[in-house]
Amino acid sequence: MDKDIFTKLLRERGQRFTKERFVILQKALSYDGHFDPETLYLQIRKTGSKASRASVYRTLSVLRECGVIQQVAKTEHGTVYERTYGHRHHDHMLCVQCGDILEFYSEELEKIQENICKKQGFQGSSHTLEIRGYCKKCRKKKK
Amino acid sequence: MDKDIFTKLLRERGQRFTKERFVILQKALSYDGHFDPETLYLQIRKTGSKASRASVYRTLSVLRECGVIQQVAKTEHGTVYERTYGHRHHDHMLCVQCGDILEFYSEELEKIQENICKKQGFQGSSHTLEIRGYCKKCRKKKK
DNA sequence: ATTGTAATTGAGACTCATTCTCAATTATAA
DNA sequence: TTATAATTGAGAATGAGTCTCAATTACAAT
Ligand SMILES: [Mn+2]
Ligand SMILES: [Mn+2]
Ligand SMILES: [Zn+2]
Ligand SMILES: [Zn+2]
Repeated sequence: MDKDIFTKLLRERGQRFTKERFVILQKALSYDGHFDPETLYLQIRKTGSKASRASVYRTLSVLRECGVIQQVAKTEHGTVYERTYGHRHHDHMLCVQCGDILEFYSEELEKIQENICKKQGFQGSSHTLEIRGYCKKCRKKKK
Repeated sequence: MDKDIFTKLLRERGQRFTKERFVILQKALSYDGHFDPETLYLQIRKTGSKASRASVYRTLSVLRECGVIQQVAKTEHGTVYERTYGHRHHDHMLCVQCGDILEFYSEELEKIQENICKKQGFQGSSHTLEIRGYCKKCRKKKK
């Protein structure tokens, strides 16, 4: 996503383009998988660019409201995000022990949801399925 | 759920029956809908019984591990629980137009989720499925 | 019933993600 | 260039949840 599109997005919200916001946008879109605000913040610092923690949190909220990224989960270790654009749909398993997040996709699951919607006259446009429990590693540790 | 069943549950975990734990159990089961730890804590205090915040958090964890209650969501205002015991599990459809929430249940959907977990070696203990879209009424209005 | 002891409790200190404050800075339109 | 409203950042504040540890209590063994 380039500067102009981003500027336009902000304009529509009555907000200004700033280098801090742009740096945060670029970093957020650089992740193929999941990321959290603190990691993003530290990586921005490491690369010499600068943006405060406050700006990171503020900008991630903006990006979420614009649909550029989405919240994947709120774990005991913080909020996890992922980019929305260019990412095919999938659902999540969340380990309540270590906070690990696994992704999965099931065509069957999607189809059944469509049928359920049809039956109830509901026009579904998106969904979130989060399965919570213990991942393989943490199951072993428990024993 | 009565004292004896609860005592047995705790026994199996090598834990003792205490009045604090029982008070917390009873309060947790008294909610038909959602509740959060702080509310539960304050209501226990108000009714003259006593149990500390620490015990509330500790006991809610125990109850969740026993499957008596489950985490519904982690929100910006904290963790939301609902009773499982004596309540049938269900999922939700949320109308983004009017905010209406429809409940549904699909045995098929549950089974498939179990299979997916098994395949990945994940021990699922609960899940949240929220389908967002337009309800029957709002679909008509749109036309 | 008494006793030994390991489990439990509670007050409050602590953690840590996130939000808030506000003076200094900056983007933007006039 | 200037006026000014938006934005920023350092650090303080908030708040949910966890941890500590001395005092208490459940309960099994006697
Ligand atoms: Mn994902
Ligand atoms: Mn439910
Ligand atoms: Zn795990
Ligand atoms: Zn509706």
